[in-house]
Amino acid sequence: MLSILKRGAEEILVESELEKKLETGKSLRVKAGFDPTAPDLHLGHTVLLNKLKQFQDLGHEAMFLIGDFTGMIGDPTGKNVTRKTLTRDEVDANAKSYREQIYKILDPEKTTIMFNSSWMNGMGADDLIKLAGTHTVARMLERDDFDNRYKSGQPIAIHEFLYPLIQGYDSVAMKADVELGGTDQKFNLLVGRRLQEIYKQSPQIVLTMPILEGLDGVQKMSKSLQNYIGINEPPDEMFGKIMSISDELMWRYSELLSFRPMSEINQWRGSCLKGANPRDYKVSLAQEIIERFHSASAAKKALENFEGRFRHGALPDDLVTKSLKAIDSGYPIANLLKDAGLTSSTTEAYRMLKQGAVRIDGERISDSKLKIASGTTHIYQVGKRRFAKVLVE
RNA sequence: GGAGGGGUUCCCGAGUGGCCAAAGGGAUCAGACUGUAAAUCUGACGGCUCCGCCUUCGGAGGUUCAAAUCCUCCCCCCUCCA
Repeated sequence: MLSILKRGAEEILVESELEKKLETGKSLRVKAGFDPTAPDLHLGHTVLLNKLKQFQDLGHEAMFLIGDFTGMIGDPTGKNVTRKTLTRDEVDANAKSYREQIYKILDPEKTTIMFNSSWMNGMGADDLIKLAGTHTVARMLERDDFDNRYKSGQPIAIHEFLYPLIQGYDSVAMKADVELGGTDQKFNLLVGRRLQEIYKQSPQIVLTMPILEGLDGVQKMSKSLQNYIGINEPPDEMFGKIMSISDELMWRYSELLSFRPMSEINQWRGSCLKGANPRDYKVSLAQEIIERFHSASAAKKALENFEGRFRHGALPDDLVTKSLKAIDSGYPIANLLKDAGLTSSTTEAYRMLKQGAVRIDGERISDSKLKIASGTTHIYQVGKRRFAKVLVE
């Protein structure tokens, strides 16, 4: 049982305490907090959700906390110090969107969604000052990113110090037995532990999960870095992106994202060492993930499309036709590429043409002066992944 | 409140009157090679009605034939002192 919970985990503080809590046989209250602003989940977020699910499957209570109050501060971990305050309506809309997404992994019956505004809004200034009094500035500066920012001359606003305190207080209010978080949350999670002690509760177990690397394999998966796989992305996109990750990264993804037992994954690994093509296992992983967020048939279809397109050079056949109105003597190719959304500017379109990245119906073209006659429909391609079927009216 | 340093194209970071759309690195994109992998090599990397033109260097004015570079005011950040 413990081995399932330990899978992929970076650190468990304190493991022996977790064992003890598990031995009581009671259903544990497991907390995982999320920002109210990012309702577009990607696979990086699911690392934590998967862990939450494991607890859930073992009969524990999953508490999904939406930090709508802390959202006003903005986690100092990020670059943006200032963050726009969300309205109640926006928070509700985001919560709804969360619900739709997380239930692809979590069991709705066994999940409680909470908002920290529900206790924070009722906290008076006196209580807040008392809370602030539990920690010193020196202690706050122990936190890596505060320390880095302080040393490198980056600004730190005072209210940012409140973030860890409030997040920690959430654990008190929720009476959490366990809190899950990314490794970058370790400090905040430990504050929760300490606060629970101060508020005379049994301190929560802190379980940190690694931050999933993005497609580049180096930086963390995040929307702003454009290296993510969103859980609402179309199957073909997901497939392509998973196939594009490095072999090294694939094992990490398998451990953190697959629900297959570790023994099976280790077996895969073994056979790759003996010469099997990692590509084939990558396909299996991609299939599993697409099944989870779409369906088995969608996964199969994505594989077929992929094989067709990249092994046999076929063009996608399921493109929606866009129509563009021709300007008298025909549509200049550069404008067409831009207007069809294949390039972000005509300048880029010219570049792509020059670099031999543009194909029409599979035929490479480089004439940047080309005009497309009206009344024709072609499939336009830029690079390996960008396609559009366009009718010029 | 005082003294000093700084805000440059997606990011870091050169550039201190013309040769600057702005060095170099990173990221990204494309081509080659492949397993649409990684690594590597090559090239591109503000925009447009694209062999020419237009708009950028915190903001607003000004000096000059000419400014990212000089002057004035403003905004923001950092360091030290109090």
